[in-house]
Amino acid sequence: MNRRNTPTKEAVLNLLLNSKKALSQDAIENQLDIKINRATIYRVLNRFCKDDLVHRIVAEDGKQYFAICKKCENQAAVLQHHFHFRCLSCDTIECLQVPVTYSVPNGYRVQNANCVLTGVCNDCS
Amino acid sequence: MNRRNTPTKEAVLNLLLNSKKALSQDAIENQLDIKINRATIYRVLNRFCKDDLVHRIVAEDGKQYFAICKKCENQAAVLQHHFHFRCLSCDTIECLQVPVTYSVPNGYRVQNANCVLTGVCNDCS
DNA sequence: ACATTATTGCGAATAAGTTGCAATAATACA
DNA sequence: TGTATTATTGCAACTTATTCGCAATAATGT
Repeated sequence: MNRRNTPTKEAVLNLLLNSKKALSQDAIENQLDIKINRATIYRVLNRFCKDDLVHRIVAEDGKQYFAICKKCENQAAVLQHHFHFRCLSCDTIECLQVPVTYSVPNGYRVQNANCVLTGVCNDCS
Repeated sequence: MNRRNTPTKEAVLNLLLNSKKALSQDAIENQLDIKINRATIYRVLNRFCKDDLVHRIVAEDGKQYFAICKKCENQAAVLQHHFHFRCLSCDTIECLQVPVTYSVPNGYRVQNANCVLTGVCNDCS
């Protein structure tokens, strides 16, 4: 299952790298200058997630958003769970540099955390 | 827009009251002894949410789950944001009595928080 | 240059949730 | 108790997000 370099992969990755926000499939499709098939975009994104290049956020709208958390300098910070903020006004999702802290009852094992705050961001208020 | 009492409404509400977990539409449909239409269940649930009887959680699977947070004694606690735990093994979601604490950058207004931890619960591990 | 196989595009399928509309039934009020 | 009002329901169709099968294409190693 070796990965290959393709224009599609490059394009999606660059878009995510340059974007300050988490993007959905259709946002990615719209912002790309080259036409890439819907299913392909999903497959590329799912591969990125599997390879830990990108993390997936599921928002209250039930949609998936994908982000490379650039701001986090080191790898540990990337993998650490953090809050996400979804602005209802500009309909974007961004990674906040706010770690998610919690405790769970005895015997519970946490594998992942999906935390999204919803409201209005600074730009829109 | 006055609310009316109907068998459907009673049945769904009782199910949620007796359940210790958050339920999805199809879980509710399966657990009900009377047959209720899919769309109707959604409409009942959406009404409950609007009336603040029930809160809606969107899990990583993109699906909506609905819960009455019985454990919380007082109303304030019900309305307060708390973590939810989704067990991958028994495919349930439950409200944890763990409040969500966070801070947001200046100028950000938070209206809602949707926080779901995923893993394996005590019963399943 | 060639074989291997990862990747892509297309179309169809799946699944969750919503909506329009006509029929039904809960409530208020005479 | 009877009737009008309108909230609620069931059905079918629709929308939207995501996945999947399959055949065609193209990256990579030798």
